[in-house]
Amino acid sequence: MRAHIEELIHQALGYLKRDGDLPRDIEPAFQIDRPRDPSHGDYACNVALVLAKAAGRKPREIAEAVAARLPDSKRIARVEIAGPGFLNFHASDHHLRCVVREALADGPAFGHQPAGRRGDVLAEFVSANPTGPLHVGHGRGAAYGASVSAVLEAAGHVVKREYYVNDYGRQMDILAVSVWLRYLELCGEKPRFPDNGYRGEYIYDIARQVRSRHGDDLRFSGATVAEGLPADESEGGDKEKHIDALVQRARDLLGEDGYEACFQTALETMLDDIRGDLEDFGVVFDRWFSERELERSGALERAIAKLDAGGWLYEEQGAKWFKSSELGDDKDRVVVRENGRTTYFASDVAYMLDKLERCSGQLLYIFGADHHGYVPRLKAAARGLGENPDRLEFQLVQFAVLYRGGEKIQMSTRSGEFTTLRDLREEVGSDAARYFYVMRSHDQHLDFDLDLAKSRANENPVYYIQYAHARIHSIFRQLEGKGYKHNASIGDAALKRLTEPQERALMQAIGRWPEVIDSAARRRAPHDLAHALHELASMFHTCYNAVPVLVDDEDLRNARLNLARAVAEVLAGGLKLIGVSAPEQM
RNA sequence: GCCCCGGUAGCUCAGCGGAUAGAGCAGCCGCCUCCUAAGCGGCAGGUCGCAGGUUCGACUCCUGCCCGGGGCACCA
Repeated sequence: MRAHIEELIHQALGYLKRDGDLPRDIEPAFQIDRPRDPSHGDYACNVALVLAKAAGRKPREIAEAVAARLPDSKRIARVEIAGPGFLNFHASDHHLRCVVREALADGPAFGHQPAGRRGDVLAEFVSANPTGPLHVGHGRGAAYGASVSAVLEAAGHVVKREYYVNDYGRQMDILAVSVWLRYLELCGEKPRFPDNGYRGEYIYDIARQVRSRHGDDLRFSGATVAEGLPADESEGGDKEKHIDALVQRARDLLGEDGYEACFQTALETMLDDIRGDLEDFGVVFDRWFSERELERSGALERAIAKLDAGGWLYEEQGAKWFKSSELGDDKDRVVVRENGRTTYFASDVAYMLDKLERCSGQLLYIFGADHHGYVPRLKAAARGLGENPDRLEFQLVQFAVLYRGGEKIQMSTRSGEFTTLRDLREEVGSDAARYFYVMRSHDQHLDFDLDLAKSRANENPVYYIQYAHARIHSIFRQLEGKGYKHNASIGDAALKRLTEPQERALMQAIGRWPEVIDSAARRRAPHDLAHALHELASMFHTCYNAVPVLVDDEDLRNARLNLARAVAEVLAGGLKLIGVSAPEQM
């Protein structure tokens, strides 16, 4: 509809230019808005206001000239000039009926664009280190990433979703050692646990697995493990030096196979846990991309070589540095450390190169807000690889803070006292969690009210929307009980009978839906969907209370059933995009 | 100090440069012999942090300041 109006205006402008009523060389960047006030029509255009200066005429005068030359359209009932010179378009009843027909015909795909109409997008999100279960912060990234991917797809993009698995770095070694030490405890040893180790209860679970597979084969005395290690932080030393030495000690004592046993068990257990957790959350990936694989496949080396070939690397103090400061970053970054190991940043560059080669369109990075410092260095890396940095897009997801009983729930990863995503899902349910995570703009801090999310009352927006959907299905169940059958063609022929203001409001809201999807995709803003769905649900509840559907008049009844069905399609389709179920009964 | 996000109703937040700034919750008043009251209707509630600037027009864009949250590493 919006495109249709745009076309009408362009035609009118063409006539005016041809007749010399407007300068020929102007191409006004006008907008077509949805006015808030219904008396301002369904669409409003500011073309006259934009044109006023260039044309040297009053806005209202131009508005009248444009209005006079607008071609007739079956979808437009009338055009008015209002305020300082807005053109207000009122959609015709014919248009409203078309909208209902389209929603019924397209079902859950109503408002979607054909796949491939817009460019490819490779979205990377969550990508949490597999060193522990996902916590509620990851949950927001997961919910946002999944929802924004779905809405991009609906808007015609071809989207690939990836999870980057950091299975190569130092943190994984620390995890492996933490598991080993807990394993030793299970064997009856009393090794000292490092300040920097992972302390969560889940480490014992993994250690038990190691023990059941390997018995006492990996057992060493606590004294042997600790012998000659540099002091830990709480002993007055450096926790980093301590843990690195401890990792080395583990490798020496266990040998490659023994160490791998701890490492692999930890990695696989954590990945299975994360994968299952996300699946239960309705978040699925096309690919789990392993950092280790970058090393094995030579991609890491190739990326470094490419930066080098571009003249962007230099050596200093035994390390290889990337001249990112010359490419927009605050400072240079190390890619190969003095000890010969590559940095995480090097892996990031290699992964980026791989993605750029696999995807012709945008690379969408969805990061936690704490990673905002990555943006300039990754853009610098893209430049260093000879790629256009505009192909990288970053969306930063701000933190979520949980509240229970009005109290903030404190979290600390180190101590292992954090709320996991799984805990959250079990407490409030996946639907509420998905909805609450995306109901606010992702670049806003989120206060997540657990009590509200759990509430099964009208104050909970999730249930409010789901209830609207369930109510519609309830009507159809009642229909049969009354001995009626829904006849969609009778309803279609009788759509003219839908004249109640609440019915018209519903039709208008359905008509807006394709624009909501389009705008939400452009703005990377799935919260727009949450708002639009809430609004549609509200309109339905209003209509439901004011206008009975199951009336004796067959034409009217079927027309109302068609409308109700159309509303249900939009609700179900929209909820699906944000990963919330649309129950038929509650 | 530098960087990121924010400051809109009592609370949590919408608001793509446009018309009289919206919603939910909380508060108050009403509505179930009627398709689910997990609902609906109504009332009340605002110096859009402050000061400049750009614009025909600023909650929206720019600058400065104030206040809150977060981030700074040869950690990940």
